[in-house]
Amino acid sequence: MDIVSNNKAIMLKVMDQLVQGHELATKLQQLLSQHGSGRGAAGDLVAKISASFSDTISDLDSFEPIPSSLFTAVEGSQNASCNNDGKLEDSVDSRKRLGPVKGKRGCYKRKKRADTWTVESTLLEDAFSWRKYGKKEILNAKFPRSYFRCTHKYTQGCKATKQVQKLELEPRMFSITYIGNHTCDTDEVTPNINPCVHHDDGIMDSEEFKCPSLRTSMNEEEDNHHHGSSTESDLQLVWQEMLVFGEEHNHHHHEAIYGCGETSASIYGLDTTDLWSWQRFPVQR
DNA sequence: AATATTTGACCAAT
DNA sequence: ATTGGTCAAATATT
Repeated sequence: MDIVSNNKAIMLKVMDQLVQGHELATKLQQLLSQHGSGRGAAGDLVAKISASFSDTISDLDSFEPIPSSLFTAVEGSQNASCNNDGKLEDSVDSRKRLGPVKGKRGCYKRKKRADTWTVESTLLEDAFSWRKYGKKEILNAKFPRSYFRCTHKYTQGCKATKQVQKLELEPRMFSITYIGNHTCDTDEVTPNINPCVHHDDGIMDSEEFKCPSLRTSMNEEEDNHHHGSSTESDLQLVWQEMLVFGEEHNHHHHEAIYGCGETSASIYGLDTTDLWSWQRFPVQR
């Protein structure tokens, strides 16, 4: 018991230090981008450092001794065949064959612990390619919530997902909750295969949404982005947003551990975007 | 053809 | 029983 609590304390401390490191890296990232050097080699490095912290935090976070129970919970999702009677067919094609019968449709294990954080942004796209897999009306919410998973979930086993929901107070913005970190192999700038996510009307109104008031002064180039002009020399990568508020990052999950103060109010009115938020124009095609 | 989205059904957690 | 998250067939898009 003594050892247990001691280990726990160490764990907390380590986690605390990691989070601190992550915050510092994030701040450095901000600084760099403010000085226009966010895209150079230095920016690259900081991004990697930040990601490294993030991954480590995530790993540590999902670590638990698990005394007796089998560790089926987090990983399996769709692979874990959920035949209670142990029938256990091929997990691969078991998903194909369940006709109109009472099948095991929708069988899955819910993720318990994962690196989770929420940002609010007018931007729906980021560096990753997502595949929408669900949409749900949420109780007492005006707008539905949409569910996305990483496109490479099955090819690379990437477990990252995100949920997107329009804010009631500020319908031009979206609350975007990221669950889990990407483990897929996306080259840092993904040359040409970076499918833009098509968001349905349920999320995005048809009108072009730009929200000047909510964009902070962080991004200089952002303001003169010429939409649609897309000359052939134009790079698709137009701007990079990277300001993550350390206090906000991982807020949800870690607050339980550290009891960080309730700071959620602080995100209102702030333009928080996710760490990998790279806006890309839907040029040609 | 492959690949993405829509949408109701299904399941876990509450 | 209700709610939210996921699956997968049907459908749409490329």
